[in-house]
Amino acid sequence: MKSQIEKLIKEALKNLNIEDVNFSIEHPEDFKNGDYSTNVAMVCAKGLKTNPKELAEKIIIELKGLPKQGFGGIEKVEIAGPGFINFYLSRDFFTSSVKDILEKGDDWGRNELLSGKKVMVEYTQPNPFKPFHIGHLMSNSIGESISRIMEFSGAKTIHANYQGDVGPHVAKAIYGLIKFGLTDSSKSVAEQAQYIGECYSKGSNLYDTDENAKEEIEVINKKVYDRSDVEINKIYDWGRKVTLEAFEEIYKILGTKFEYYFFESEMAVMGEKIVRENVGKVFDESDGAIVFHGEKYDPRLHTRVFINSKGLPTYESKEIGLTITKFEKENPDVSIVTTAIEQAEYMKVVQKALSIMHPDLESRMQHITHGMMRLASGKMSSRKGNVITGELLLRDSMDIVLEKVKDRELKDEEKKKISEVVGVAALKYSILRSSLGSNIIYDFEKSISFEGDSGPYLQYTTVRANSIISKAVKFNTDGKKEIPENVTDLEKFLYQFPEVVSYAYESLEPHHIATYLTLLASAFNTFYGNTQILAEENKYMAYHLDLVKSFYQTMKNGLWLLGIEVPEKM
RNA sequence: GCCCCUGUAGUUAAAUGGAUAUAACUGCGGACUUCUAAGCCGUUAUUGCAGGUUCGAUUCCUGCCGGGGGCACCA
Repeated sequence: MKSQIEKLIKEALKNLNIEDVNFSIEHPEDFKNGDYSTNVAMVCAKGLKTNPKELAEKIIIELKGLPKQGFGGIEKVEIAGPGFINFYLSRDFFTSSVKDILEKGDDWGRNELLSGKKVMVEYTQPNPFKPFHIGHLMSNSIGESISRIMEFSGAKTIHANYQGDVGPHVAKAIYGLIKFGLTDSSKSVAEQAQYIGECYSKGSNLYDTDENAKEEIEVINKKVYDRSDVEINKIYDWGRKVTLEAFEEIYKILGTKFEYYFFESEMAVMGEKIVRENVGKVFDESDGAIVFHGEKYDPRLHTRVFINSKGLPTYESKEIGLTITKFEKENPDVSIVTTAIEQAEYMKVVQKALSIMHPDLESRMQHITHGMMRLASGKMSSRKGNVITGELLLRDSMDIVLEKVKDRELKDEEKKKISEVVGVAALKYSILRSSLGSNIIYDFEKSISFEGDSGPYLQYTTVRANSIISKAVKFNTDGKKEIPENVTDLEKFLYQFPEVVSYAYESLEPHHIATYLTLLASAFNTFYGNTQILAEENKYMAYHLDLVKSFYQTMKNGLWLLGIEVPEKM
């Protein structure tokens, strides 16, 4: 409909001998101002030195004179405010859009913007031997949603995770494990992983405060790299396995599946090789290290070390190895990395170095950054041990849900499933409801909500709709097939879904989906509140049921884009 | 010091250069007791400050102020 209106306006402008201009067509916030609105008259009036309202009149006359294709769905056109032209859609348009939603089903809202393209999205990036904290939860929720939005836009998506299984953090954890003892292997994977995280934190503190510990940790670090010590290898292999298994349990609850797991230990070799081959061309030697002088290419960039003076590759080199590996293995059209903003400046430098070596990759690397989760008391740091782990947060969230359903007549198994699905939704929504730029000051009470503007609100509303649909089979809709004259706000939001999806893709901002679904759910609840759908006297029952079904479908598709599941009951 | 992000009701957020800045939470009040009350209805703004561009600025530009991040061998 939007493109039809656009086409009509362009034709009208042509007939009036007005040059093509950049005008917009949007949905007015208030439905009183129509379903679509354009600023074309105001934009043109400037150049023509005429009154925008008079120009709008002329455009409308021209629009009405044009061949009708497109005008089928438009009931009336009006001029309002400073010169907006507002389009009001007809009852028929909304009725047929409901039908359209039901026909498209799970494909409703899809677009072809990335048709035939392959996209790799890297996200989550927790490190073995360190806790999975809420920052990882944030990266996971955002990365998962972005990959689903791209998939819904026609792309083949590949999910990748990158995990730091070597480096000083590993040595610190192993030092802690040696000093404070290993944990009981009869405990759950999650408990063992938590213990390893605690040892990391203690080891890290000792590294900063105790010279002897520092020396020992550096020795361990070297041994981890060259695998020269049998005892350390044993602890390393066990710790790596346990922490990775614990991550896997979390991914399962979160609903994420990765096709690729990249590890720093594997990327270091190739990265180092590439860097060394390009010394003198791209990289320079400086104080015994190999560096890249970013500022030579862009004043906003800076110098970073790629191979340190001990000859070991830094994270920067590993990132080069990783990126090249991704393109060698899958050759994606776009390679996206999702991380917190603290990596933004660093990534620009690395991507610049890569672009010089591979100019063709420059436009295919994309870094999406999000704000950081912070505690009211300051920055979280797993080194300091003041982290909130992913498990803890998930468990707290699920416990709240369990408490809410405890008196329901449901099996324990069902209650557990609901608490998982709803608990995760509450968390994910709290992350995905706002734009990616700003930080989230974490406060469980304030951050995780189960009422109004929340994940559970969206789920609850969807479940309500589903409940009507399943009860409807007992009703006969013969003689109840009239179409109501009035159009509800619900219908006025429903048909907009595909536009919201493509906008979310273009801006790479999942919160547009979240905001839209909340508006939609609210419109449904209003409708639900003042309409008794399953009532013998409801002569609109058939249409109302289609409307409920199309709402359910839209919510299901939209929540999928956020990585949120819809429970059967709640 | 330089660079990047950010600043909106008491709080947490939304707003593709547009119309009366939109919600939720909290507080107070209300309806139904019939399809799930995690619901519905009602009730609060100097968009950090000062300029500029524009018919029109929360949005774009400049400067200042506050918060966060980055700036050589951590990741």
